[in-house]
Amino acid sequence: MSEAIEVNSSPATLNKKELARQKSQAQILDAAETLFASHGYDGASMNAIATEAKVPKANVLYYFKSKDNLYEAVLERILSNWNLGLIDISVDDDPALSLYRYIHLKVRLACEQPQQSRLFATEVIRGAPYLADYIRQNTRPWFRKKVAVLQAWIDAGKITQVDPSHLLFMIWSSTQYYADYQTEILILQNKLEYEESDIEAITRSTAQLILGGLGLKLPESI
Amino acid sequence: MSEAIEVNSSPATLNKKELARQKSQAQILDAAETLFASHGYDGASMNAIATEAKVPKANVLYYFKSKDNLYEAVLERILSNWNLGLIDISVDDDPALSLYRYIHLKVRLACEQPQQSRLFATEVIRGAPYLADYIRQNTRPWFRKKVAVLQAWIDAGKITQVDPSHLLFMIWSSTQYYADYQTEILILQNKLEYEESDIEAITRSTAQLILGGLGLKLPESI
DNA sequence: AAGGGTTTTGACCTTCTGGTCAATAATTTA
DNA sequence: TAAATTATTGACCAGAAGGTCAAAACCCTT
Repeated sequence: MSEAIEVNSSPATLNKKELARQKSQAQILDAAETLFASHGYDGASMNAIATEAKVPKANVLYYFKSKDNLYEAVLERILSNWNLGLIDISVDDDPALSLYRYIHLKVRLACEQPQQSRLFATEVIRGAPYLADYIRQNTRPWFRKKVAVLQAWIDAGKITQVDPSHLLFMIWSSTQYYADYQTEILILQNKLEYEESDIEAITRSTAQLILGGLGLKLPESI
Repeated sequence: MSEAIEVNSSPATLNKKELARQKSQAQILDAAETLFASHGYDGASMNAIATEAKVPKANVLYYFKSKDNLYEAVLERILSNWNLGLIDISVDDDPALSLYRYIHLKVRLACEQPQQSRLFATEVIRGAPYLADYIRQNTRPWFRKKVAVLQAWIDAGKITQVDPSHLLFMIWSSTQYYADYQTEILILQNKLEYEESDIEAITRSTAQLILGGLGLKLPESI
C-alpha cells in the first residue's frame, strides 16, 4: 500500500484551513466508506460519493488524487480503527476468559460497524488487490503468534487438541458473518435491525459453542 | 431427410439451433459467473463478459436481454445447483452423523466452487437486491424447519441446549468463510491453493469444534 | 429449392465514468 | 494592506458503460 493522504495532527495549527480540511476529508471518507461498502469499488461512483459527502466532485479529487487513492485511504482508516480496539491473547491468560472477550469484541464490532466489515469482505473477495501486502506483512505475523499461543494452551492441556488455525478462522468467520450476511440473517429472523440484546445473545451462543468445543465452560463472571 | 427421427427423438430436440443456443448460453453464463464473482456486479462489464465467453457483446444481449437479466440468470443457476446437493436433517436422524455430513458437504462446496459462494456473498453484502425475495420465500421456510429439528434434538436431550439459529449461522459461516476469504486464508497459511487434504482437515476441525460444543463426538464411521 | 424464422454481428447511440483545468474565492503570511 | 498560498468549483474531456438496430448469415421447414 502506498502512502496515505497525510493527516496533519499537530493540534497547534488549528486555523480555519486545517479545520476545513479535516472536516471535508472526514465527510468524504465517511461517504466513501458507506458507498464502497454498499456498492463495491466499481459500483460507487465519485459523483455519488461527492453528493453523499455534500461537496463538489472536483473537491473530492482535490483532497484524494484519484479513486484508487481514496479507496486506499478508506481501507487504512478501517484497519487503524480495528487495530485500536484489538484485544490480544497471550500464553499466561485464562483461555476461557480471553477467548470470550475476544469473541465479544468481534461480535460487537460486526454488529455496530457492519459497513467496515463488509468493505473488508468485498476487498478480500476480489482477491485483496490492495490488502494482500498488508495481510502478508501485518496480519500474518500476528496470526502466527496467536497460533503459537493456542498451541501452547493445547500443549499445556488447557484446551482440547484442535488445529489452532482453524480455530481462529472459526472465531473470525462466526463473528464477521453477522456483519457480512446481516441482510440474510435479518430476513430469516424477520427482524429489522440488530438490538443491543442481540449482541449479547450472539456472543453467548457463539462463545458457548466454541468454548464447548475446546472443553471449556462459559466464564461466570462477565 | 431425417424429419421423422428428430421430432420425437428425445426430451431435448437436438437440432443444431438448440445445441448452439445451449452452448452459447452456457459459455456466457460461465463467463458471467466468473466475472461477477471476481469483479462484482458493476465491476464486470458486458464487454469483458462477452470477451471471456468468446462471443460478440451483442450476442450476449441477444440471449439475455439486459445485464440485470444476465445477473439474475447466473444467480438462479447457482441456487439450483446448490439445492441439488442439499442434505436435509430431520428429527429422527442421528445428530452427530447428519451434522457432520452437512458440514462436510458445505466445506467441499466452499472449496470446490468458491466462485459461487463469493458471488452469493457479494449479492447479500449489497443488501440482496435480487435475492431478498428468494430468501424470504424459500430459505426462510427451510431455515425454520431446520431450527425446529434442532430444537427437537435439544428437547430430546440429544444435544446441548443452544440457540438453534445461531448454531445454523455458525455452520454456514465457518464453512462459507473458506470460500469468501480464501485469499486471506491462503496468504496466512502461505499456500497457493486448497488441496484435497485441506477439505478433510477443515471438515474435521470445524465439525470437531461444533459437535464438541453440542456435547457430541466426531462420528467414527466416516 | 424456396421461403420463413432464428442467430450473429459490426456499427452506432446515449449516458455516465474518472479525471483535468483554469478561473475564482478564501485564508494565511509578510 | 499586499502578496502568496491554499481551497473551491463549474466547465470540460476522452473513453467506457449498457443497450439498440438493421443487415447478413444461418438453419429448418415445406
